[in-house]
Amino acid sequence: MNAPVSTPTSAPALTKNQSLVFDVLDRADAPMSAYTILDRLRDHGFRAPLQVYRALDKLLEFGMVHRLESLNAFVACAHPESECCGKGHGHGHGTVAFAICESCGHVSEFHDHEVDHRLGAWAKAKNFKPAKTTIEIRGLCGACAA
Amino acid sequence: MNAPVSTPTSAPALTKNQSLVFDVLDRADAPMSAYTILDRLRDHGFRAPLQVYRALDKLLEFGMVHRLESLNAFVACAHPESECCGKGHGHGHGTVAFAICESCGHVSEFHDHEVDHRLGAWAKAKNFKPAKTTIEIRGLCGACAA
DNA sequence: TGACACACGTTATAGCATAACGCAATTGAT
DNA sequence: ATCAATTGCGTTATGCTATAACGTGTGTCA
Repeated sequence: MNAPVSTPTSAPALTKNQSLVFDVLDRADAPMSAYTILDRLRDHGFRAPLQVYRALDKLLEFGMVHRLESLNAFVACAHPESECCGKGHGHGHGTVAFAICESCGHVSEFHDHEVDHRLGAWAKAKNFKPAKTTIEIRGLCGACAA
Repeated sequence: MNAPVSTPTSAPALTKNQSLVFDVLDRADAPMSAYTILDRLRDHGFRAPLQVYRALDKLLEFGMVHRLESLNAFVACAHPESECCGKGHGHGHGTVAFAICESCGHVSEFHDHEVDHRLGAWAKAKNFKPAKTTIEIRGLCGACAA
């Protein structure tokens, strides 16, 4: 009873723990730390951080969740449709950038092809082989800056 | 005997602890965590993490050191000349990007005006007020990828 | 049916960062 | 001169983030 359960919907089938973690992130309106997720899931039988981290690892691998490095926290991917952001099947739309409001916590996810292109060009020129690129802008969102 | 000591050279005078921490980072050829720095400075009287973090806070403020968010580690700024990277006096050359080799640990610091421009344009369009931007590319440097 | 892969659960530990206290030294206004 | 404000320092304790190492159960497939 531990294997992934196939669903009628999108990409890879999630296990119970993976679904629970994803649902928590998907309902949240701000990034959550692994330990905050853990606390939200105590009622569902979660007892230890590893249960969360293991689910997060898979969700990251599937491209359904992003890690915000500057926050040590996680968000559900903002483009649930179409297998999202690149890692999943090799396609997707390149590196994703995040704008993080330090007041309300809201995160906007966006992509800029030209930025990708410039960073890629630098890498090529330097013979650097990129594996993962992080772009995070911290500041104040329109609503909070007003 | 705790105040900054003026030096004939560059920007803001550093206190003893700040100098010690900066020197360790400056001599390192890879990013260092605060605790690694602490261990390196035990012989100089450092006993607690806060001594390191407090020095790092100031060095970050002066723009002499960068924090690598994806590593929870620190590097000396690669452009020691000309007050470096933006924070110090308000000028500098915008957001700095880092290419981090996951094999040898080497970090390259660079700047791309067009990337700045594109991210700035997105922010402007969305009414987002950027405070600090992080760009980190993890991968393999030319030497290690060969 | 046995080797394998994978998800899971648990305990323990490692690694990163800050809160809260009090003291010492410098600055600068009065 | 002297007092208040500021800043750096040292110490202890604590909190948050992440992984190591072990063992169990289950489904797959040769």
